[in-house]
Amino acid sequence: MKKTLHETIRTDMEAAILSGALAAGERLPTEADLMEQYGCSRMTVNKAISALVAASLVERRKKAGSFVARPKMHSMVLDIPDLEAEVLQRRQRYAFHLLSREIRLADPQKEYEQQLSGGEALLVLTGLHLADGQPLAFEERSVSLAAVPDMAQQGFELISPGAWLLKHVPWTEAETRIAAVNAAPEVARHLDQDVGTACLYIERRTWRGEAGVTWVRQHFIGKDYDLIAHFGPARSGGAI
Amino acid sequence: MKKTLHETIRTDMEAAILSGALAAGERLPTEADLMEQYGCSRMTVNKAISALVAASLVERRKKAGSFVARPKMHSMVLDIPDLEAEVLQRRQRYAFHLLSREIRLADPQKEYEQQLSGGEALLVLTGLHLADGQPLAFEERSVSLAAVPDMAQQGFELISPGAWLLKHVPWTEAETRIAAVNAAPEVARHLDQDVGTACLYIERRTWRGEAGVTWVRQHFIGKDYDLIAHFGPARSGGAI
DNA sequence: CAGTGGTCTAGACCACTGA
DNA sequence: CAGTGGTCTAGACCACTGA
Repeated sequence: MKKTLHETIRTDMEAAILSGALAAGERLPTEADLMEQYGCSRMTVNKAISALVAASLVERRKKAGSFVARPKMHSMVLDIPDLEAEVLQRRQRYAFHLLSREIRLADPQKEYEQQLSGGEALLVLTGLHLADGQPLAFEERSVSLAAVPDMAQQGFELISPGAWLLKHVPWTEAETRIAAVNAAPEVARHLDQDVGTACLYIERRTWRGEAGVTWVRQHFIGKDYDLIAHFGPARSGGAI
Repeated sequence: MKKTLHETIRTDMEAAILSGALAAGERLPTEADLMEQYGCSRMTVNKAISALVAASLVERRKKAGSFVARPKMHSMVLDIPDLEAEVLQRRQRYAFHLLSREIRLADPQKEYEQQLSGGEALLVLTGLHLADGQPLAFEERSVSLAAVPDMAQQGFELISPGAWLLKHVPWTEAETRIAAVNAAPEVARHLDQDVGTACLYIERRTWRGEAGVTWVRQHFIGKDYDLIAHFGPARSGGAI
């Protein structure tokens, strides 16, 4: 793998920072210094340092110079694994089992349904994600038919609603809430667990521009499922 | 707020993509087109489009051109709130209560302790995070004294171990596992909850370069705490 | 007020790859 | 094989801000 010049400069500086040779708060060489050191133009140096700024490893101050940033763990990158892929990776069979399906207007009592529907009908589904026939997660989902009219025709025998949406709808924004709850009787029954079993509860809303697309609640059996988040320079691609 | 030229081009393209005027898979104007359209040099266009590539909104293919990327929800940005700040925001008093403190060698039976210690002693702590005097989370932490020798002198009456580490140690990498568990008897007792109460379980390992810094397990009372993750163009700064 | 980074130009040569 | 993006140069003017 041949490295470009700005990558070389970038990784050299990165290595110096991660090894501690350049400690947090210390000043990097100026762009002029690096131009001379690498025998290149200023644009090339600038590109290298800009990448480090984008990665929050460096902060720049005019007149003063560029400095090693102190890492701030304000956020981490949360992997959102594809459920089917993850089950297959465990060498188990994956299946989605549709439990109920309904097309109806938004409940005026429920604020989130009003927001999602945009005045049109909702497709309301419940179902189970199965691994080797055993329940892994119970899912309750509402889909805006205003945003996704095609979804009314789907059967979801071969593909889960989530996977279908992923494939067919270009969303732009999503928000996920993660919590731990004791399984309520209905949830416990669907998951074939005792009432009160700890479940990882994931609630996600998805938008396309201003319009809501879908709103989903999932209960995962706590002992069978967890989430992983990372922080660090070994990040896996543009996490937006 | 005056926009620079490359920011103008970037936001123009971004708006076209998010509004749907440029749908997923469609081709953007070539760099030559944009040079003419904005009357600028190619470097400026390139910088604008490169930013969109970094944000995963655009993919480039040589000879073919630049295309609107289909969003892939492989990862989201998980907010890691500062516990003390969050408690204060609820208008409650925050406190950390140290339950135990021990300096000892790594247990040869426990792989993670071996990895963390680097052969040196560990500082092993347990404690409670309190909101208005009520337990919010039970924490078990091991700290590598090889990486953080100063920590042995701390009392943690005024500041929690996590906050102290955040302030004094420049780590570079972290990994967090998030799960739901039923409270074991010891955890339930510390949290003043019934045995079996659903807890959000967070386990985090932190490194500085190759050396482990700390390893922490936290049990949060499920009904009192949750986590939020985001995906979308309205991202909050360089999430690495 | 001088040194720093921020931005931009008008070129250049190149590698890749789809038509 | 021609059009695309990838990279780089050698300059330029500017805004900001710490000494």
